[in-house]
Amino acid sequence: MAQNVEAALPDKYKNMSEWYTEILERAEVIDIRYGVKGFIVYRPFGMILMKNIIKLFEEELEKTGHKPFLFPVVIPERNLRMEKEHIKGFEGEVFWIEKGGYTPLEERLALRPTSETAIYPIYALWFSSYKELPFKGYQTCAVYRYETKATRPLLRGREFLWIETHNVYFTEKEARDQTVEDAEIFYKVATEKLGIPFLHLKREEYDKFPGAVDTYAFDTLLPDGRVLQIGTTHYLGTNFTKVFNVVVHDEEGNLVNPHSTCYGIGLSRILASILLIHGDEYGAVLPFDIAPTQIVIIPIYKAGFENKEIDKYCNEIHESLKNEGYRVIFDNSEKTPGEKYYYYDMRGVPFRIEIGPKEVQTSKVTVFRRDTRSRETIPLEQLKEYIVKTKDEILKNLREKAEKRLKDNIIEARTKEELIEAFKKEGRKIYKVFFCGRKECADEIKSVLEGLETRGTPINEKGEGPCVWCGEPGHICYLAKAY
RNA sequence: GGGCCCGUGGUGUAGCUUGGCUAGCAUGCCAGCCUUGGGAGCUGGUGGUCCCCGGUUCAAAUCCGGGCGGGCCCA
Repeated sequence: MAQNVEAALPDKYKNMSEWYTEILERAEVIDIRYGVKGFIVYRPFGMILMKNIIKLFEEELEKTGHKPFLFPVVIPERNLRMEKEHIKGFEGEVFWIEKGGYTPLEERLALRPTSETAIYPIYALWFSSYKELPFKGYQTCAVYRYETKATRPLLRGREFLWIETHNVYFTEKEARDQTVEDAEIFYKVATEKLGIPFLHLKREEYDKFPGAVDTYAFDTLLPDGRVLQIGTTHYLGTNFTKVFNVVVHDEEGNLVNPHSTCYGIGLSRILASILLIHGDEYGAVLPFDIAPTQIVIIPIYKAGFENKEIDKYCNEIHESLKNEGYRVIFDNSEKTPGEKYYYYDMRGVPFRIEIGPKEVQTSKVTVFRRDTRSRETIPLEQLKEYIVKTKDEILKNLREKAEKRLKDNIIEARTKEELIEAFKKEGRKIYKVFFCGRKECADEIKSVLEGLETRGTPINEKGEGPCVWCGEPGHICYLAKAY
């Protein structure tokens, strides 16, 4: 057998596309061969991973008072057209159902590109008093957008999974506060539990969600230097409650339109980000909490040793870890240990326990940590403690590495010359500049600097200065190429 | 939206320019032997609508047209 540990995948920083396509297939995350552009099959491994991610977000949403519901996937055309800005933004990418069997439908039905126009007509029926507010509701579902841009598995599909919340408040302040809570939820789950850092940005006026008053977005950085929007939250004002006639009585008996928000959590993209940001040349590297398999036990048999002893020892460990509630498997199939290592490395199993004659004879275990790819031999009685402690270290390690990379890839530029110079030298990265907020400047930047887009102004940083492009007064803004 | 590349057993590919052999190779999968501390070896076996539709031809994986799907670059 080979002595060296050969990489299974290319370097993701040199060739992200190839790395990504490979891991999706080899770790059996999704199947891209369904045959309809922009639509994919989630395979069991990918779907278990997805469900674990969903659970983390749903728990956090329910903790903050959100109630689950599920609205239909179809939206009647007249509803979709109610809010003018909204339909303008989505019209070009709606899938339409025009027939039932052989009969043309009297009214076309849209596959939801997002659910505001499905939900608000019902909200109009549900609420009649300020006392019934706030109402916080969410659904986890697929939405459909006929993307004309190049589709990419999980990153840009015509069908994708997300969680959407649709909240209604009596006052503007409560509604605006919700967008802050949304960001906190995102931080708690994406960063603290999944190790995915992001920029919390307020999108420029011309980049808002169609129909929103303000749009806040969460952008993360991928290995190729592009950014990916993985979540957004919007303050909708009374734009939607007005057109859908959602009205409640206030304390004095006047009829008023309440304020609303919506929040989208891009599940498919978050799954892709976890793979892309934490993964290495041996495959996926997963945080312990979401890993479909958290621990694998691999026996190492030896001629001349009683292998039943090894099996017995492994079975005991297996039982004891299962009793702790961990997702653990004992792989005593006939494949060689090396082959199993590659297999479980690819799937991002956080811990591997190797048991051979040495371990059995000394009552020890050899534990391999997927994130650092390091081995350690410890007494068996310390195993549980080791896992409890180390699973948190793994998450911390993944998160800190990702945070460092995001930070290290932000480059400041003050003037047009500085920006162009920096871009020539650094290429695809995130550029921090002052920006006047005018679309004309953004368009010029995009065409001169190979697709660099204004991603918005950071929420946690204030600052003013002359626009990097035109010199007019501006605010802080990040520029990056996006997916 | 524009440009370039690609589609052959489960997977990765050769063959295509210049049409013609039983569609070759690797890997996977199955059985057996041997082995097991980072993808072992040997023997035997299994597996193909050559993406789809149409055209040219005595003959198409190969040439032509259209479609579908995938990748890359640019807007």
